[in-house]
Parts: sequence; C-alpha cells; structure tokens
Amino acid sequence: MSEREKIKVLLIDNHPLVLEGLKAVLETFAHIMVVGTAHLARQGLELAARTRPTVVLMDINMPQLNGIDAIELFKREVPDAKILMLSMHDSREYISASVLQGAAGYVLKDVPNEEIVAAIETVAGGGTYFSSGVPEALLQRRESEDAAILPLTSREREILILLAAGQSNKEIATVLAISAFTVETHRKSIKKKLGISTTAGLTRFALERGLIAEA
Amino acid sequence: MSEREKIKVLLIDNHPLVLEGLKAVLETFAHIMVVGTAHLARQGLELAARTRPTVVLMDINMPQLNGIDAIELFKREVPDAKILMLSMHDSREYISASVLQGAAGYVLKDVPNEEIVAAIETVAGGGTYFSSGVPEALLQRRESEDAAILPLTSREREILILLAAGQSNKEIATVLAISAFTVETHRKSIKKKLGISTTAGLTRFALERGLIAEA
DNA sequence: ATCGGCATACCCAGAAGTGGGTAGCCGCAT
DNA sequence: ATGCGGCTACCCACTTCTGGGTATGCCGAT
Repeated sequence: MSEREKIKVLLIDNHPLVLEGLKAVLETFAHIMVVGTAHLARQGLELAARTRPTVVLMDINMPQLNGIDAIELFKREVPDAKILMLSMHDSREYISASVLQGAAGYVLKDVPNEEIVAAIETVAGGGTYFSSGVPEALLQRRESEDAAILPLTSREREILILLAAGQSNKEIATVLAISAFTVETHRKSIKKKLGISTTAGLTRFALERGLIAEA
Repeated sequence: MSEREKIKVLLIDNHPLVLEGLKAVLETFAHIMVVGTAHLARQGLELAARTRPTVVLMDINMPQLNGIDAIELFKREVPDAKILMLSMHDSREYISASVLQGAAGYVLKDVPNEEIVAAIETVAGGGTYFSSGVPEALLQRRESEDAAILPLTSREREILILLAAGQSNKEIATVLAISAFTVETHRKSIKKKLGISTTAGLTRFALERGLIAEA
C-alpha cells in the first residue's frame, strides 16, 4: 500500500458547510490533499479534468445533475479517478446504482470522520469501501433478484416526478400530452417495480433519490 | 458593538460534517470561540447549561427533538443565549416559527460562510439576522395573516405523520382508535391550515419539517 | 423473424380521498 | 357564563385512485 505520495481528493457537495467540514477534516491528514471543491457535479467535472484527482468524493443528492448520473461522466472525463459516493441515506437502490455505475465506494454522511478517511485510503489503493451493512445488502440483492434495483424507465421516472409533485393522473396526462389511461398504466408499473403502493411512499422515494427538490 | 471579549458559540447539528465545517470556519475567526458541539438538541441543552454560550447555532431538522421545539427549552435553560437557527430550507413556516419561539436569527445552510459569521456577530450584539429574502417574507405574512404559520395541533401533527407515512384514513383510524370520519376531519383541517391540497404535498411538508424520517 | 420491453390506450368495479356540510363535548380563558 | 378552539363523529355527492385486465405499434436483441 504505497502511501508515499499524497492522495489527491476532489470534493463535490452542494452544501458549503459539508464541503468545509470535509476539507477541514481531510486537511488534518498529511497524506491527503484536497485539490478542489465544487458544489455542483458539472463544476466538479471541470475541476477534475484540470486537477486529475486520485479520488472524487461526491454527494449523491445534488441539484441539476445528481451524483449517480455524474459517475458516468467522471468515468469518461477522468477514467483513473476513483469515485467515492457520499450520501445521507442508507439506500439499497443508491448503493446498487453507484456500484453499477462504477463507483469504488459508498460512505454515509453521518459516519465518524475517520471512516471517511479510511474509505478514501482504501479506494485510492484500488479497493472498494462501503459504509456499515452495505455490502451485505448488496450481496443479498445480487443473489435474489438482480433486477428491481433502480429499474424505472425514463418515462416512468418522468411520471414519478410529476406524481410526487402532487399532480393527478389527469394533470400529468395534460402536461405530457398523453392519455390519462397511459399515465395510469405507468403509475402501475412504477408502483409494481418499486414495490410501493401509496402516493406518499412514491413521494418519499422521489425525495430520497433527489428526483424532486425538497422545497 | 463591544467585541472585546470572544463570542462563545455552541453548535448543534446532527450531521458531523456540518458540525465540523462550522467549527472549522468559525475557528478561523479570533473573536469567536466554539465552546461546544452537539448532534442532538438534548445534548446541546446540557452543554449550554455548562458552557453558557453567547450564541447557540442550531439546526432545525434534527431527530428526536427538532430545533424549533428546542428553542423554548433553551430559552428556559439559558435565557441569555441568543438562538440562531440554521436550516436547509427557505421555508416561511420555519422562519416564522423560529421567530415566534424567540430565535434571534435564521441562516440558510447554503449561504457563504462569511454570512454565518456575520449572523453570529449580529445576534451576539443583540440584533437579529435573517438570510436572504427572509425578512420580507416575514413582513408579508405579518401584514396579511398572522395565523397559518405553524398552526398544527399535536393531534393534527400526529395524523400528518401517519398520513405522510402512506397510511390511509382507515388505517390511521385503527391505529389511533378513532373513527375514520374523524381522521378525515383532521386531514381536512391540516390541508386547510397548511394550504396544501395533495397527499404528496403533505408528505413533502412532513419530510422537510423532519416530522418523519427520510427512509 | 420473433420475442421482450417500452410506451401507448382503454375498460371496469371497487376502494379511497375531496370538499362541502353539521354537531356534540370538553376545557380553558375572558 | 359564554365563547372559542380542539377533538370527536357523521353525511353526501363527486372525483380520483387502485388493481385487475386487454391490446397495439415500435424497437432492439437474439
């Protein structure tokens, strides 16, 4: 485990305080260097292109471009960088999606700071790191059903967003210029896929995933 | 504005990283001293009793005891401390509720760090501080309708929580051992009071307010 | 070329929520 | 004591959602 040279870390999180906190914590470690901070994924991408970080520590819930979707872009832009996802939520779907997209690890925001450092060290060394009971959760999924992870089609996602925003089938139909029956059908498959039967559940799902803003 | 002696600040936020960030930022200022950090309101209370801070900087969304409700307790425990609320959300209800409870200010988490420092200085000096377009929003409210701010009764709050958790009227009725009609009535007044007409809206409201957990 | 997934559209019967009422009871405050 | 707010309960007409179908056209993969 060569730790001669510093680990270059790029931080991306839309909350300045979290960014500040991470930076403060990480900078107390001599072998870690924060090469940049960004509060949007797009900014992070530009920075990554210039600073070539070893590890990108990125939040999942961000406006405009969420962390999960951003992974792909980072993989393209800076293929050597290890992606370490940061999230508030211990959500199977998030974790799975992160892994599928190629993230090297997943840490929860409310873990002790040391764990974040450990995670950075691990992924920098080419390993993978997952907070808490994460790997088990993943394995369970893998064994049982590989599908049903983040299985919504883009159309369904679109409808879920409107649904969670409080729109009725009819309103959504108008907005999307399709039949209310069709919206109904989509709604059904969304519920079936997610295993959620109530509107409240869908709203929470959408909120957790950052599909809709919290205000 | 006597700034001879240091401003003693107590930080309360359930996210370690935010706490860390705040501490890091504030400690770069010579006239500010962080006398303690807590990640729950109750812990903060104990700490406040011991450390007698000038300013308590407290998050609104916290598990167990939320920031708004905690204000009252702080007022009782440490009457001289100025309460400065910290929140993710630019929500009128929050702001109003904070003010009504006796908070001296309200800052959003995504403001530049300097603004937080400015806010601390201001409230420490006996003033009030509100982020962004906050005071206008408040004034508008004051002029029009002073009610409809955070007006839910505890029973209504109880029902809102179950509602947002995806329970139906009937289920809630069973849980609370009351008639489904009554639940309906409560539901109506909740919606009327909050000016929200959809279940999705209620769910989001509940989530924002930390009434229910996000997972 | 065929099969599966996706998006579209429709039907239906039953369940649930909506928004408008009314009303009794209790406790607290004026 | 009178009133008001909160909690309870009920009714009704209407709308919407639910969960079960069927079906068609398209596209991409095998």
